[in-house]
Amino acid sequence: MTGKEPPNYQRVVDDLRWRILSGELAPGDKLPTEKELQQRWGFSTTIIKHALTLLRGEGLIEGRRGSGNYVRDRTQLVRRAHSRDLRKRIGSTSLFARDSEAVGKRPSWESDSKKIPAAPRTAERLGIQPEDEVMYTKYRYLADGIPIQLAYSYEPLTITGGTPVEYPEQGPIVGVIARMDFIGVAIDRFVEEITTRPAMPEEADALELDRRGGMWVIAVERTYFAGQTAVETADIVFPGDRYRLVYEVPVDPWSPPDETEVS
Amino acid sequence: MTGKEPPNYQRVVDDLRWRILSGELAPGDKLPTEKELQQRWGFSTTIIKHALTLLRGEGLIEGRRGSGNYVRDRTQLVRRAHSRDLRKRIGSTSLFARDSEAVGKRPSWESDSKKIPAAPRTAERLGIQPEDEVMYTKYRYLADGIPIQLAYSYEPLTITGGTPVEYPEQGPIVGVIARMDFIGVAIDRFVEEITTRPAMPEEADALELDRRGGMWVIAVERTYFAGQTAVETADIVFPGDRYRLVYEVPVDPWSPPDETEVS
DNA sequence: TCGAATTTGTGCGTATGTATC
DNA sequence: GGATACATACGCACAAATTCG
Repeated sequence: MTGKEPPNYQRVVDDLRWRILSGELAPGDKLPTEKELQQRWGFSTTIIKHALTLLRGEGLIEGRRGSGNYVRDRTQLVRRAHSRDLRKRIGSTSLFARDSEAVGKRPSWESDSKKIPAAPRTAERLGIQPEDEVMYTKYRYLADGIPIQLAYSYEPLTITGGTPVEYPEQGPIVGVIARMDFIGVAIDRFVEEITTRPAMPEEADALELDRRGGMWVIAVERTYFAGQTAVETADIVFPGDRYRLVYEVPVDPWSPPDETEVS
Repeated sequence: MTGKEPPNYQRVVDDLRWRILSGELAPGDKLPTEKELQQRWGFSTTIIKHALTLLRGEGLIEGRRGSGNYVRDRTQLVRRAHSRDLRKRIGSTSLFARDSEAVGKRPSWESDSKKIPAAPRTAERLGIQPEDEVMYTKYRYLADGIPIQLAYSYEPLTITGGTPVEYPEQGPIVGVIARMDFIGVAIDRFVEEITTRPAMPEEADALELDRRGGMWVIAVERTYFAGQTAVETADIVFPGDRYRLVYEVPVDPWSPPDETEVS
């Protein structure tokens, strides 16, 4: 007894997926038209359309009405979050810019700052009281003009308020670490919390993702600390399959036995 | 001029998504039947079924044939990758076990080791020659009996071959760092490279995910280093929306200006 | 235990809208 | 403008699993 055979639409999905992943169908290539697929497999429009819907959901193809279905470009940007050299960039380019250029993309970004009262969840992350004022900055990053990253940053005004670096994008210095250094706040670590989920409608719009397929994003919650004090927290959103996040973490030389392990 | 209004199936998706995320429909709750949704909205079976397919793809609901559609449990496990105290757990529990217990889940796992020649990509990650022998270990982790993590580990036999820790799961010591310590190899850092993608069919089976919805996974490539030498590399796969990965990275005190920043 | 009703899963055919070529 | 191709939408039929009397 072999297991039950898969439904027909699944067979179409598996066949096309394999042809795409194997490279037989390269990014930019046009798939056979729906009519051709119907004839080749002998299935109804329903089956073929359903299969193509699923492939869109997997991010492997995109449909262009009036034209055809095409294999999507799945080139990935790499984002590196190291401890090494993290402070070396005062007055220099951002990580986003460097990583974009590393893959031959032209980086650019938009930003907008304003003062708002902290939402409960934000206050919790920053260790402040709800309604305490924070500097809220909204970023959208683009590579070759294509939106590729969103970020929403929150900084307690108890730290930066009234200083030259109060507005992240208006002062003489770029980057959280450098700006905090400038006002005598020494950042010594950051924590990033990562998960993946379907894009919310607004995110799909901002990242110009296909709203139909339910594309997934990587969501990062980052918090910078100076000692026990949180000095900035941000929500960062990436198109899931267009990014690789790299972390390099040192392992301490030795200390008395207890418990912990990366499994 | 307001923008064009969304298609009908999208309106159904947006409505149900909102009701689920707001908590009006809680995990385990049964959605209205397809027939009820048809009558409530006045749409055809096609629209309602398509909308429910998309919600399945977003991981928000699961369909049970003969029964109904139900709101999925989206409780997340948290996996912490610190530098601090990483070596303190000699002879103790794994991170997976600790994190499982932290959310009240009973941890267990299966593993299987054998010696194989390194594939080109594996060899590259380990800095060895293709076809050099490596110890290959396949893990499946479960929380309360539910598969929740897969891992495929590779260790060069030039390092562990012939030692008491050659077979990861048979020696007296558990955990890569402790085992390497035991044979005098001092791990001083690890690198993790993260991305997200649809589950491959085999992964969906091993993790018991719904094959129909195209569920997404988080894929991590981890490599442990002792100095410049890679001593282990592993591919780790998590059900995407069931996990949060946490990284704490120290920031060096100071060094001469150059370039780098976490954007 | 059995059968009938219910509910989702798979599948067929068709029609119309809209963008592209 | 006409032909082509995908997007949205309607209605129907049957299979398969569950539920319940």
